[in-house]
Amino acid sequence: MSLKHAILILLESEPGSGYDLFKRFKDGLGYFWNAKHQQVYLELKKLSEAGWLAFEAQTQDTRPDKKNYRLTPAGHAELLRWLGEPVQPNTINDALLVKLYAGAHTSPDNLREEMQRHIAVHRKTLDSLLSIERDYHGLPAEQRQALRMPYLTLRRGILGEQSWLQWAEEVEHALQDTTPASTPAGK
Amino acid sequence: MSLKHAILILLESEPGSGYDLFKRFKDGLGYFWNAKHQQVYLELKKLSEAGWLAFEAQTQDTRPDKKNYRLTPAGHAELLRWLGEPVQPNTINDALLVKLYAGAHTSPDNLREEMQRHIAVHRKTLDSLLSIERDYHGLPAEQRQALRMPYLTLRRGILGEQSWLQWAEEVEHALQDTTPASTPAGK
DNA sequence: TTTTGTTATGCAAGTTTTTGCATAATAGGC
DNA sequence: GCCTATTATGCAAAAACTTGCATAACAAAA
Repeated sequence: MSLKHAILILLESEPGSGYDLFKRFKDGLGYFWNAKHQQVYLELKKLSEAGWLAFEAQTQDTRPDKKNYRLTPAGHAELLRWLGEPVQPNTINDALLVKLYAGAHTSPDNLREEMQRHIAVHRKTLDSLLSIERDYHGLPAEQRQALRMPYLTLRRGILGEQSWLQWAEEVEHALQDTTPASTPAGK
Repeated sequence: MSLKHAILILLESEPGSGYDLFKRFKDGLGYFWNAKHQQVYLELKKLSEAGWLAFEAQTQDTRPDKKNYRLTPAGHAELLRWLGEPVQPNTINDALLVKLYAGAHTSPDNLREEMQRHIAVHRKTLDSLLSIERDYHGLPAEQRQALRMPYLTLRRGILGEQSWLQWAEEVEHALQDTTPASTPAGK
């Protein structure tokens, strides 16, 4: 959908290769936009053909050659155009919730294990976001000002993960209640 | 991805037509799984061909004819199999955050308007989820027990929307700070 | 020294999802 | 009497995304 525009934005702030962009998706923007490397390369090709990007092949000695992409004026114009039109609200397709919805058809143990797996992932994500936030607060005011907007998206990630983990606790309590006699003696 | 399984689950709890399912996606499950009617019909066709669903054509006088789908034993088995295997964590692709990330390239007014649109949608969703929750709490204990698992997914929706709106307030404060001289005199 | 990881790019095939179009009957509001 | 909404289904084309495969060089760890 707007992988196109996510790429335009990333290249606007700093030119780079497909591999660069892919890493930026994995690290920085991964919590609000995901893309496989194949798709990034394909999209770069399409955007070049559309005239929104230009690239220079860059031969390297110790590393494989790469293509350095940057925005063309047309690409910049397209970015501004896109920023001016409304984006439609996000739709959620969450398989975990589908599974939980049908939870009555499987065992509480199975659900607990599933939740544990997801909790581990979300905790790790939250930790990494909080660490990025700490770094941000350590920056000089000038740089913080320049990163104000990306910081707001970081906040979305942090609040979102915290809320998710809070919910996970509710779920754990609810799943414990299903098997009250599972622990032998008890506190 | 698991539209297949979302459909199996919906039909497990109650058989119905494609149109029924589409409405259930829009109303009940809409906050964690979205599907267009075309995709639902297509998927029902595929699931029938795979032997997981069976249907009876049902002629109606006042309304167009419809097909009533229900799970086959093979469909039930597939559902149980799917419930036993881990689902992978959800990935987020959120165009609003992409836009906000690039917010420095557009006007605060534009961003504020965009946020207002999204806030209205999220508030409406939250209201409707809270109303469903009130209904749930009004049910007799027996029915609440039967709906325990779907209720957990409802909680996810509620906590998620509340967290989103909380974040939106942070964003509004941050956007106000960009144009401190925009209001003429004072408070 | 073999294996694993990182850098770097991409094609091909398949699946999933969206968008556009099409039909058809009835009910209700203006 | 006309317009709009609701019920009900679906095809076709395109766009978006995933999965599998392929290559290639170097660096570091086992």
